[in-house]
Amino acid sequence: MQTYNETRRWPPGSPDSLFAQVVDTIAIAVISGKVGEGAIIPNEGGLGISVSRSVYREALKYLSAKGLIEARPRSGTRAAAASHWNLLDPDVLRWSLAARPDEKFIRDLYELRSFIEPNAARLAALRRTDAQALAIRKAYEGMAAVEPYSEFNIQSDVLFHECIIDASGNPAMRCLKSVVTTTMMWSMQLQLGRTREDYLSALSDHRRVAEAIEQQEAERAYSVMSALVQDALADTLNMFRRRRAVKPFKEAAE
Amino acid sequence: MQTYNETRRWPPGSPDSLFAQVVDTIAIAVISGKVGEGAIIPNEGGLGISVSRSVYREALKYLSAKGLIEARPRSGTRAAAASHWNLLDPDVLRWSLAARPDEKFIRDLYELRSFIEPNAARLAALRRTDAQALAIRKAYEGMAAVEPYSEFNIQSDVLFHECIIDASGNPAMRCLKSVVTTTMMWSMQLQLGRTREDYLSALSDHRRVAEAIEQQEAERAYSVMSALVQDALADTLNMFRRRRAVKPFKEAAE
DNA sequence: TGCTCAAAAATAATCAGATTATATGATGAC
DNA sequence: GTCATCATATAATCTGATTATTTTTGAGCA
Repeated sequence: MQTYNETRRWPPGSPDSLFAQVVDTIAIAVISGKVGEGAIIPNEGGLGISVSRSVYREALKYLSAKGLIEARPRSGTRAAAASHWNLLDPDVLRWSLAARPDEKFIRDLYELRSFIEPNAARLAALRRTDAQALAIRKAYEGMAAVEPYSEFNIQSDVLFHECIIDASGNPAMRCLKSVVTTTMMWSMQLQLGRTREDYLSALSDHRRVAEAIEQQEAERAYSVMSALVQDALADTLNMFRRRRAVKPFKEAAE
Repeated sequence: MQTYNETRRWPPGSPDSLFAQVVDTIAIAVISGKVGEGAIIPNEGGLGISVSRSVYREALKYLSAKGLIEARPRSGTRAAAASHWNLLDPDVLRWSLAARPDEKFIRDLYELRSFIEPNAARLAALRRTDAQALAIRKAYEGMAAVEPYSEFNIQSDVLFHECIIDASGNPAMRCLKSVVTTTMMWSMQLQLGRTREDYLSALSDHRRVAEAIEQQEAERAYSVMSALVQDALADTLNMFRRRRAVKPFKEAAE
């Protein structure tokens, strides 16, 4: 299963508790559209797993906290409208990409990143501490030192972007790290076939962003990061289309 | 109590169910810092209200979904680090402003708005439907037609900003509406003393944004909205400082 | 015929008492 | 001193019941 470093943080250590299973099952059912807006969530036992009411109710509360469902007496617990979903929540993001990884959604997330990350880079250049600049440089060097798309390379890439957002000094912005992380993880699954030239170009962009932040050149950090995100989107869409062309049965399996 | 139009959407209609009380109590305790990071959430009955374990556990699950707490066997359920809080969640936003409305946080939220809303306005100008343009215009006319800072005026103002984000055509961005709405509601509580000139200037900005979107002038929509958010922040910070100067006992009460 | 109000029913909310699973800290062996 | 084993505290899970709320339904009245 996808090795999300931090994302999957279920109540106890057990990543597959009954609670987690119920939450995942209902969440996917709602987000995939199998349980349409306003449709009643089947009562206990309605879905495959049979669990106690406690677990089931706690799962529903967990999901209502993320805006996926709404409970009303006499009427039942129903799937909420998509506009109520908290798409920026790490869990919802994960479920969304698992349930329906359509191109429009990927594009929307990258669009959001293109508004956030360049600004984060600019603020990081203005406000960074020396320790934060060092962390960004270390992350860059980490991804440059190893084979492209190796596990450590990807981890370092994600860390690079996270460090920049942290260095922006805006805690509210940190909550958008999940958007960056999730889209990156998802893109990485596709970009394994990217040309070496594209990779080296992207790597160079990373270096230039790190340098701009180090030297506190705010506008350069902004523009290079802007280009970096744009390129990442373009690459991902290319890979998305190529994959669709190569594996059309992926849709047919649905 | 604050009349959040949509925000407070507790499970059933009852806005003060036992569940809601427990959730609010613990959330405020965690966010205000009364229960510091890593501190154990008092077991059932530990806090004022005494409820059944079911309600208590469901409340904990609800809070864990928003990143405020983390449960670990043998160790207990503890308050999570602030970096884990999902600050963009409407509930967390509400609790944050209720627990510690410090200037830095307000500034951070406005900073985020300054990255989002101008871009949303630009996209709205590019992608809007006629119906969406009309909705934006109607919202503007609504706020222009009535007394400044009357209830309908404020509602229309909020609606204006929400419509623009909707018209951006990016569902992921819609989740940031809560940031806009919450900061606006909070600012409104302070800006009742703003000068008429400032208000008319802001109103004029709203009109220009609406016109730019109507006429599909993307860059003008961007720049005017940018100025609008900047002015709103400046006004809010002014009022914030003035209020602190006038009512220093507000801090002393803490 | 149309409206108002009250009773009923369905469902969520709440309660109380258990057992099981898990991770942590202590104990002991090597 | 390091490792494995066990005890224990706590969360996770289960069960069966009562209470509260809201929608529906229908009865009564104009």
